[in-house]
Formats: sequence, C-alpha cells, structure tokens
Amino acid sequence: MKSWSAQLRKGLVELAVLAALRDQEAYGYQLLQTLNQLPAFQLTESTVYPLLARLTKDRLVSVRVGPSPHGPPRRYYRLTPAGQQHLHDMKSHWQQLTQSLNQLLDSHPDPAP
Amino acid sequence: MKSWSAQLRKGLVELAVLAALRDQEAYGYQLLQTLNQLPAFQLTESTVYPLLARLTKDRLVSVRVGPSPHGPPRRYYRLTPAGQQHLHDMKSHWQQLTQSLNQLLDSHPDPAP
DNA sequence: CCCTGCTATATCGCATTACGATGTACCAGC
DNA sequence: GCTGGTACATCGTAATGCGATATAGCAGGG
Repeated sequence: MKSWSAQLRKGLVELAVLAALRDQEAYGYQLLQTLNQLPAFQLTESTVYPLLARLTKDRLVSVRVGPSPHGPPRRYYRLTPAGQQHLHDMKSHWQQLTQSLNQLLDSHPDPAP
Repeated sequence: MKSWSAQLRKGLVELAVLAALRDQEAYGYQLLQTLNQLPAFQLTESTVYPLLARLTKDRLVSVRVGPSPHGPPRRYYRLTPAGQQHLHDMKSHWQQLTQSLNQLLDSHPDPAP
C-alpha cells in the first residue's frame, strides 16, 4: 500500500496551511495551488476547505469576504493572534520532532570512516 | 487543546519504529523506552504494540521469541527485506516533506540582516 | 504469606483527520 | 445554452494514536 504517505501528512497539513498564512492572507483555492507547487503536498479541496473551517471555528484564523473576478466570492483567511501563537507552538514541536527523527535516521553503528 | 501534537506524530511513529529497528533487533518494551528517551516521542504500550502487530502482519518485521529475566518471554522484532525497502521509501518521502515544510517555515518577506 | 511494583505482553473503544466523491454557484466565451 | 475554469462546501470511509484495562512472572517488604 501507499496510503502511508497520507498518514505522514496527517497533522502536517495544518502546520503547512498556518505557515503559508503567516505573512499574508489568502483564500482557499489559492492556498490549494500554492501548496500543490510543493512536491510533497498534493492536496485537494476536500482537505483544505474542512481544515479552514475548523481553523475558523477554533478562532485561529479570521475570514474576510472579497469579490472574485470569476466565480463565487473569495474567502480570505488571515492568522489571528491565537493563530500566530499556535503556529509558533507547532513549529517548535515540529523542529523537536525532526531533530529526534533525524537522530534516529542518521545513527550509524558503523560510522563512516 | 494540545491533541494536535498527537496528530503530528501520526504516521511518524511507524517511521520512528522502523528506523529504530534498522540496525538491530529489539522487543516492544525496549523500543518503548528507547523512543521515550527522545523528548518528542512520548509513546505508550497502546501505541507500540498494535503497531508492531500491524508491521508483523504486513511482513515488514519478523518475530523471534526469547526468554526474559523478568516477566513474560520477549518478542524480538527485526526488519525483513521488505521492511528495509519500506523504511527507505518512507525516509525519502519524509525528507521531501521536511524540505517542503522548512521552505514554507523559513520564507521570510523581510530577511534577517 | 500476601501485597506492592516492575517487566512484558495484548485488546477494546474513542476521537481525530486526510481525502475521494459529489454537488452548487458564478462568470466568460463559443 | 453549453462548456470549462474558479471557488466554495459536505458526506462517508479508512487509518491511527492513545487512554483504559487485563494478564502473567518474578522480587522484596511487611
């Protein structure tokens, strides 16, 4: 199976979205295209829209409705202070996690000469 | 809430366990203590034992039963060739993921002087 | 002799979450 | 009016971490 790649992404998507919103607001469809430029994040609307709804409900992002040149009005999302704090916490945890994991992945019993 | 830290671990635990088994066999309780030495991985038996059972069922690890000085006999786990291949695949994906995410986390509109 | 505690295994059940499938609405151009 | 891209949303399923719980062997203290 190859569904484990989905499991690797679990939880990371939230971090990725918050990180993408850190310095600028964006709307869902835009986020989708931005993140899909990264090879490891192949997301769909089914992932992004429910996540944004959850983040809104938890007051981590705020919404602003703006006009769209094509299609329904865009919903622009922006980090709230709580969201910035959350991003900071997740980032710290993430860095601790990568450090621990790389420590495991790089520990050689027979070190390179 | 702080349950998002659990979500960050999702899927990563499998990678961590496989990585820990890469160069040497180990039994469940031992893996538990090894991984808990890393600050980011605070696991319990409820996480490790079901995972090992699944890995065994998927033929990614093999089991060998050995005596224990205290308690029930130990079940020593070892990577199969398929498990080593799986570890290699997950590691590649993981590195791609970290690279993409760090790219997001480190992109500063106002770079440090 | 029992009681607590450590080692070591295993299972049940819940909450969370990514995502495929599907639907709706708006606008442009043919 | 039909197609196609933009932009939003929801339902259901599968996967998984983990708290709670159970069991068993051995050691040491009361």
